[in-house]
Amino acid sequence: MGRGKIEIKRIENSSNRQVTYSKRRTGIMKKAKEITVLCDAKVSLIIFGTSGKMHDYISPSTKSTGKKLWDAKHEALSNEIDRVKKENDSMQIELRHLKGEDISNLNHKELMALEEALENGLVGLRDKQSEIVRMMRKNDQMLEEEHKQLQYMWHQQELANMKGSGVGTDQQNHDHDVYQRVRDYQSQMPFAFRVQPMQPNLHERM
Amino acid sequence: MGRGKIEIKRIENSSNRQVTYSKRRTGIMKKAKEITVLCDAKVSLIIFGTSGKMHDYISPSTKSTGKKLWDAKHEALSNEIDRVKKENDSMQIELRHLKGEDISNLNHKELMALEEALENGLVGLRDKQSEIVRMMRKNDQMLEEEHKQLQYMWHQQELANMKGSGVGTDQQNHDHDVYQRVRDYQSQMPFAFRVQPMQPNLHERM
DNA sequence: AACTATTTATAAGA
DNA sequence: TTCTTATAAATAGTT
Repeated sequence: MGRGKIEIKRIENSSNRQVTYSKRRTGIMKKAKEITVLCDAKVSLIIFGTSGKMHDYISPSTKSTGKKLWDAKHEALSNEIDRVKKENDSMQIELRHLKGEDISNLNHKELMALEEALENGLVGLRDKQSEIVRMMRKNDQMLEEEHKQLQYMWHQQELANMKGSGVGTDQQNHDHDVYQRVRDYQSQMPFAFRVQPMQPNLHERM
Repeated sequence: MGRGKIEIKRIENSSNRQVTYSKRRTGIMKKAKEITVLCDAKVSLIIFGTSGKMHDYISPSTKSTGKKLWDAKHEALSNEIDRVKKENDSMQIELRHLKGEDISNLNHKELMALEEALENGLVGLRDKQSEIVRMMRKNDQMLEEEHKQLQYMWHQQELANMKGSGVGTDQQNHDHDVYQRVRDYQSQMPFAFRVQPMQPNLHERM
């Protein structure tokens, strides 16, 4: 469609080729836009010329599906990788420092900060450890208390058994009686002294 | 380009729209192929009609760069992000632990390991610090030694000045003589005792 | 970058 | 859908 008909084959003259490229690219872009408007179509069009420069048209409704988005996503992903890697590196350095490695090149200020961090860490750790010890001790005390209660209950039961006959006291009823008595005993005690598990799974956490 | 001019806006008649879509799609595809041949361009064209059916044209040279490769790249990037992020997370956790944070959920074994790490860190740090102190002390000693030397040289010079006349002893020559003498003195000392900076920039690093 | 003669695409009709 | 055809649009070669 021009002054003369052309064969569809590579245009050897480079500047002619460049001109034709530019014209036809514009034409295709225009057509792509038109078909999206006229026909509700979704279009994703990307053209690379010989120069390597990219031109594209992505119809609005395609933006979320299209290649362009992939491209953007790629870039975003790359950026994120870079960011995370940097973060990674600095954390790695910090970790190594905290572990006492690679500290030869630190200056005085940095060494002081490091020392403080380590000491804080140890303080936190010691706190935690002594808290655990405290809890264990409390737990022990309570277990001991419970043990005493049970011993007492048991003793009472023994006495009762010696006096009473065998009627109606099979093993199950016996057990039931003992546990019931423990509960009764406990319910009479002030709340603060009742046996309660302090921490649901203290032992697992040790 | 047809029997009549049309406005570029959505074709409301659905079958007209369908017909136009089909014709124009063919047209765009043709143009896309032509520009790749005529101008050595790389084209990636994807069109979705209202029916949801997809049509595409990917120029031969783009095929290897095309969708599949992008897909692969995408996956590779995603995987790397996942990997790096995981690394990141675990380092972050480790860091927080070393700083004494979030240690409530650690079990006994983990706490022990943490304690060891912190103590190792402190040991390394103390070593470094005492090494620095040692170096400073050494440096001090050497400076003191040098100071004494200079005092001695100076004293000698003073004596010489008192005896000698003013002839040929302007200030510059005087200075030159003193420094020369210090160098002579030093060159006679065993190497190990010469004044040398122990570490190029010890003070900067403090 | 404009122009314009021609080719090409396509809207409407069959 | 496909073919036809009048006309709009694109563009090859030119300035």
